[in-house]
Amino acid sequence: MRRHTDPDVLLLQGAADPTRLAILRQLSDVGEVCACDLGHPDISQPTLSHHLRVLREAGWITGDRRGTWIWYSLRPEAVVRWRRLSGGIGIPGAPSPEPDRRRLAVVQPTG
Amino acid sequence: MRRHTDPDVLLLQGAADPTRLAILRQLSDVGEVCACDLGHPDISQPTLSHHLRVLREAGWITGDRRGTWIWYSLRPEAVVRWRRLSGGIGIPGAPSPEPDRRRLAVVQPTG
DNA sequence: CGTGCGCATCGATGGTTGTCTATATAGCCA
DNA sequence: TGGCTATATAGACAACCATCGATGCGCACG
Repeated sequence: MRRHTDPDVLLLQGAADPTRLAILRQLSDVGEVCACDLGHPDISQPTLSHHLRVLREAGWITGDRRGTWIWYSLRPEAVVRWRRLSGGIGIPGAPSPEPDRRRLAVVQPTG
Repeated sequence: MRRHTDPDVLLLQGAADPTRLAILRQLSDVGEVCACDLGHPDISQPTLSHHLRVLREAGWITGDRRGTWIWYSLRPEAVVRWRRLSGGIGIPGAPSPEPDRRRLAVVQPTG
């Protein structure tokens, strides 16, 4: 169990850090963020670069170099996997909203 | 950043391990599982107990002792937090399917 | 060219984690 | 009480991780 090659576990480990979770949330909000805007007074530049590498190797993000700066964004493939993974954990009585090939019809409560 | 008191990060760290993710998935499927049924030939009993403790301290699960055995189940508060957390990460254009108070009916595809 | 800036990489380091064996605790049964 | 089973705890150890300072690399602008 030492070598974690499971993509789901990799994804979770990528998000399981306060700095990286903040980065993911910022990317979710803005869509595309320059690495220069991800800086934080509490962490050094190499540390930020390290976290970006972890997120990249976990499949979470991609970086797009434009001249001097690098713009990071979430990978749609990772988001799809994330939705499926997160939807697979929950209370059995309350089915998860998994977007599969079936269609979902919304029914108002009876009372 | 060394002490992670953020409940979201705690939740993610709890799930970010292959053994623990398997436990969470089993609890999601079955609803309530005896610790004796969570055993796996690859891991020793103390290791399993350790993972259960991590999940408990992360808020994921609770254990209910019934005589000799202890039955574990997911905590609804953790699931609520998990849904909110996982729904907060994604592509801005594609809103997350957050389950509300309405009920969901599954409809088979027409073709 | 060279200088400056943004970002990545290297190497080191202290804290954290997953795992084990050994032992303790808790409940059942005779 | 004593033995048996299920689970937790203690202690130890190797692997891993987050962090930093120093350094390298790529790109823009003189």
